[in-house]
Amino acid sequence: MKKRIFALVDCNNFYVSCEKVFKPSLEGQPVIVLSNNDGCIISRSNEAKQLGIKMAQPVFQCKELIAKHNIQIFSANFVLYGDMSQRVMNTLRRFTPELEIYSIDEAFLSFTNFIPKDIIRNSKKIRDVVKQWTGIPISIGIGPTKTLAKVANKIAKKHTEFGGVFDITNHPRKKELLSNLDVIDVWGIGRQFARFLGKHRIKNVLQFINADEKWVKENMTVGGLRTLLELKGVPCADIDEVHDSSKTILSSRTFAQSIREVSDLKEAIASYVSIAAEKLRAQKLVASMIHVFVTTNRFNRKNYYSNSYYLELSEPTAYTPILISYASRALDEIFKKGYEYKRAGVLLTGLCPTHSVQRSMFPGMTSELQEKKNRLMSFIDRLNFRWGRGTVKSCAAGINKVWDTVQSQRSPRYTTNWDELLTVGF
DNA sequence: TCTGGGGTCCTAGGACCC
DNA sequence: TCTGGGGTCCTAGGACCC
Repeated sequence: MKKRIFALVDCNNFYVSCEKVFKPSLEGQPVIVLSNNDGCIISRSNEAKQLGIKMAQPVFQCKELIAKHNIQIFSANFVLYGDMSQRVMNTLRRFTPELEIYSIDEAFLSFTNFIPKDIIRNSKKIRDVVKQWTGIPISIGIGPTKTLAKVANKIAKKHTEFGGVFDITNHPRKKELLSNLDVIDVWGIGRQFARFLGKHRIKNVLQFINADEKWVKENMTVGGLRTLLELKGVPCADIDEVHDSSKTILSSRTFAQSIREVSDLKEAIASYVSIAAEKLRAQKLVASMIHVFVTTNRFNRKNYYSNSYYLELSEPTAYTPILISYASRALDEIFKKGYEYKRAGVLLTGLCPTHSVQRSMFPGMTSELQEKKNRLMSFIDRLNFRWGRGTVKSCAAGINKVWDTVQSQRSPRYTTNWDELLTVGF
């Protein structure tokens, strides 16, 4: 692998920042964004963080704090965030073609063509342009490996004196900064490993870097070793420009209210199948297996039930009605009466490109009929894209939807829905 | 009362085969 | 009654990520 300089661009408090773009009066205020069903806090403004609100914390646990400090609340608006994300990524792409979109709010960039001393200057330029064009503030961490770029990004966020851009390569304060960073802040070290390391008196990143490689591999497998090597400056991963197509597609929800009836569960499952199948077709894939799972409230171990079942399709497909019928059969296998179901989902696996599908020995339909079904699906997908998900849907997905999620505080879809454009008064 | 959703990778262990 | 060993494939589950 040729020597590279990696940069990790991360949008600050991304979902909250998206809301702020369209409501500048939120600046300086504590703001939070909630997950589906307004259950957990999934994004916080700096002001909200300072009040002690934790990531993924259930909202009901901070009701008092919210009231006391008049914290502004938004239900998640993923259509808006997805669109804003694309704008940020498109802006970044203007600076380098070597870009890996890592998540909705993060991207790795490679700076092979930059002169080292210009890197900080150029990074600050990127930061300014993204802010100016999209309204989203970002931080940039730079290092000789992806893991170190991630670490540098943490430091850029933590130490405001660096102005949102930090290059850890040969930095005079490197050791000091690493010894002040907890191992849990390293990409690849989660709660379990951090606890394990803590038991062995390894608490900060510098201590981990000095750990024995063999011991790390034995106890944290190859992933842990890779993390260690990357922290030492040995690149183990390169920029992944072409995103592989999905290996699995999941659609699942927690219900606003628990449900008892198999008919309601079937509606919910049919609706999740529709969502998953749409994603499948968008990637020009077909699925060969469908998994269905149901569970009661996971926080209530009394009368708890959780189960899953999967079926192999007679022929890989992305055709919603067929997938719904399989899912319905799978549900029949695991549904038990007398439980309060709180969550269900559908997982599509064995994915392969549509064009590579081998026809089964006894094809259930002629290719002409197949073509008709394909056209129907792509027509429905276009309608739903244009007018919003659920405009056209299978009857099986239900009308009443007692199981539907709740989003009481969603902001308008400013950028993707004509009826919800931002209006400006003069 | 109230606790998200969508992914990937790795490993252990069972099934199966020769 | 005795009852191998090695390879591969698959799945479930646990770790991680955002």
